[in-house]
Order: sequence, then C-alpha cells, then structure tokens
Amino acid sequence: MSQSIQSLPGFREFFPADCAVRNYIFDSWRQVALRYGFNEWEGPVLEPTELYRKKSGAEITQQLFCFTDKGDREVTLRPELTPSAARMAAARQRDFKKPMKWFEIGACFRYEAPQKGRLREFYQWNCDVFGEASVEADAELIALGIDSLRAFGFTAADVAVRVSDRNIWNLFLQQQGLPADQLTPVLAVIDKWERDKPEVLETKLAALGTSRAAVAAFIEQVKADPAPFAPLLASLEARGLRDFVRIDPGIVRGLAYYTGIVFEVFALQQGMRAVFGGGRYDSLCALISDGSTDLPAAGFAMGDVVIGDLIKSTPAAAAKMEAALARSAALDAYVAVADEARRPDALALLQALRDSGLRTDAALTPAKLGKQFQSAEALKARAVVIVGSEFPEVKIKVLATREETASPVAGVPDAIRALAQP
RNA sequence: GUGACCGUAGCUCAAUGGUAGAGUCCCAGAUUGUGAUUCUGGUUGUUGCGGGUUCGAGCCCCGUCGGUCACCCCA
Repeated sequence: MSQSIQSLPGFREFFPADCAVRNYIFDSWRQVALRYGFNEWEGPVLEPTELYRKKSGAEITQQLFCFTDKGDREVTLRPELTPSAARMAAARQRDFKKPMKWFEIGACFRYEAPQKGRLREFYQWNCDVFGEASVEADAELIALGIDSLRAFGFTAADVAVRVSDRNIWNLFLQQQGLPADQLTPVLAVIDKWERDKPEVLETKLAALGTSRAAVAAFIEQVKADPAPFAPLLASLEARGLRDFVRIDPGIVRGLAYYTGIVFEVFALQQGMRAVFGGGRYDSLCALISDGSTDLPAAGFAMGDVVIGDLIKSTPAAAAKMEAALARSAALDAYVAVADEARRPDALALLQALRDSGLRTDAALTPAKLGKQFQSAEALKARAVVIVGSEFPEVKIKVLATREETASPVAGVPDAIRALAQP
C-alpha cells in the first residue's frame, strides 16, 4: 500500500458498492428529467479556460483544474456544466423548438482542498431551460428539482426550497434612495447574510449607504407580502408542490451571472445545509456568444456527493436506496453443476437463461456443490438450478424458501422468470 | 491557500522507547449432491515516505505525502 501509486487527492474510485450507489443516483436523476420531457446532451470534459474566465473573472482560476496542453492551449477540466450548456445552446438554438429543456449528468472538477461534501472530482446533474423567459420556466425547474428529491424519498419535512429574485433588490435600492449600480455590491453582502457576523454586515452595509436593520426589514417585508412571487407560487401550488417552497429574499446566490429568480434547496434536519441551487441567467448566452445570440435561460445543478450524504443520513431515503440496491444486485438464477460430466449441458442451460434476459451466473471451474450454494447465496441468487446425473431433468431450489422442485431443462427459463416476477 | 487531528495486514483496531499482534475479510479443509453456525489450517506488513535523537523508534523530534474536519471559497 505504501509504495504503490495512490489515486490523486479528491479523485474518486468507485468499487462495486460505490458504483451501485452512484448508478442509483444517476438513474433517479435521469428518470425524473425524462419524465419532465428534458433531453439529455453532453459536452466536453476539457474546455478552454477562457470559457470560465469570461463569466467569473481571472481570480476564479485558483479553483480551476487548469493547465497548458501540448499545443500551448490554456485548458480547464470543467468546474460546472452551465457554461458549456450555454455555449452549445446558443450556437445551435435555431435547430431546436423553444423551450429547449436540456439535462446532462457529467463529471466536474475543482482544484480545492477536499472536505465534507466536497471533492476535486464530482458529478453534477444539470437541468436547463433555454428560450423561455416566463416564470413558468422557473416553476418547471423548481418542480423538477423537488420531484427529484421526492424520488429519493425526501418529503417537505426533510427539505425546503428557498426562493428569491435578484430583481426585487432593485426595489430595495429605490426605497433606500441608492443608485441602481449598487445592486451587485449589495447582493454580495446579502449573499453572506447568514455567514458573516452582524458587525461585519453592519460595516459593509454602512459603507454602501444603508444598514443591516434596513435590509432585515426589507426581507421581512417581502416575506410578509410576497406579491412579486404570486405567479411562481400559483404554478407550484397547482402542481401540488407548494409545501416545499418558502419565499426568502435573503437567498441571492454567489454566482455573478444570475439575473432573476434564484433558489436554493436546504436540508431541514441537517442544520440547513445547502443541497443544490439554481436560477435564471438571461444574459449568459449573449456573454458567451459575444452578443450573437441572446437567449433567456434558467437552470439548476445538483452534485452527487452532497445528495449522497443526505440520502445516507436520512432514514427513509436510505431505506429506499438500500431496497433499490438489493433489487439491482439480485441474481435471477445460479446454475450449479453437481455432476461434472454434465458441465456442457449446464453451460447450454446457462446460455439459454442468459439469452432469455435472466441474470444468471455459475462457477467457472469445478467446485463442490456446497461451495456452489455458498456462491449462489453470496451473489444473492433467487434460485439455484442443479444440473446433475438425472439430466435432462434438473432441480430448481428457491433459496429463500428452501423449496426444491424437479423440472425438465427446457422449462427452466420460464420457471425462473415466474420466480422473478411474483 | 491557512489551521487542527490522524496515518500499523484488504477492512476495523491493539502493542510502558525493548521479539509487530487480534478480530474480520479472503482462500482451503472438516463436509465426494445442498446454503447457517462451529472448528482447523493458510495468504497478507520496509508500521505512508525520508531524515534525526537513542544501545534500541510503530511510539519521541523535523520534513514530506496522504486522510478527516474547519476556515477561505462555494459555480
């Protein structure tokens, strides 16, 4: 172990059990997205570093996994999927009817110190709607996000979506008599509302010409009368998902490119831990396409690490996952060779079972029958088919009930299939 | 990038500065046509790596790499 070459810090090795968990998450994401009529796409893992500088500024390269390739190009392992999505959507938008509802599941990379819920390699599920400026696109995305959580077994008691709109802060600026160009610095302070100390907030806000009390009063004012959010809430109410949603103007998200409604999902039982978030970014496509394509857009992204942790620490979700993993690990049948002279017949039966789509395994080399049963048990086989001297008659033993019945070999696939679908 | 704690068998962990161990897992046998338990045997280590102190270092010191967590940041 010491002298062997280790994997890089923060990079992932998926042993079978880990891979099963990952696939469970991916399958769930994909199913819900398809259920919502989203189309799967995929972009490059490696992108020009400029794609990310353009949107976030040069200092962001500190956290990018970037390097110079052999052709002297500045390149970056993608830290997120949205810029690639915006570029591809803008480039070919005329080929698609609007709205374009796209999703991707892909590996992303960030050069950061690994810690809880954060690694250097992670997977993101990115869902975006391009070409639809109305609030119904935001509602559709929030609904999709909520339903993905419901698919994992979470309820409104576990998670909540806090929704805000960056534009309502323009109203705040007006009330305070501040110029409109103060929006960005004010939002930067609001973003740290729950992380900075009160004195720090007060100092920062005073420098901008307002105060912590004024901001707090504004937040309460909007919470008490969320009229600007009425259309969004009505849509979510009609979908039966209103219980998950809370209006909270304090959620503005750190990312610079958001332009309108933004939202963040929190785990209620885990100290309001952030699970995922998203929002509207109507100017990003124009920015990335140098103004050639102006396309309204909104989207969200969920990472596999945080959601995986949350599933494991939420009993109902964990139980749901375990049940799914047990189902997906189960073997339909195990063919045991009791008489080596019948091995060719056993292989023919193994092939017939596999050809009919049943998940079937057998020992590769001769082994005692007891050992073969142990293997069948370990592989979670539903039944063992014993091929021995009485061939072409074989025995089918159901492991759970220990019941054993005789069957002609030709009838085995049907018999196993009957067991698989109770 | 900063700081704290931790690195001993595949895994979980022992071992006053004095011969590196246990459980578990894996493999085989007890059991030559039936799964559990039990029993027996077997494989596995430059104690992360490199220096230093010492008669002697898994243990103490320094460095380094890795892990965990927090800060920073969070797309």
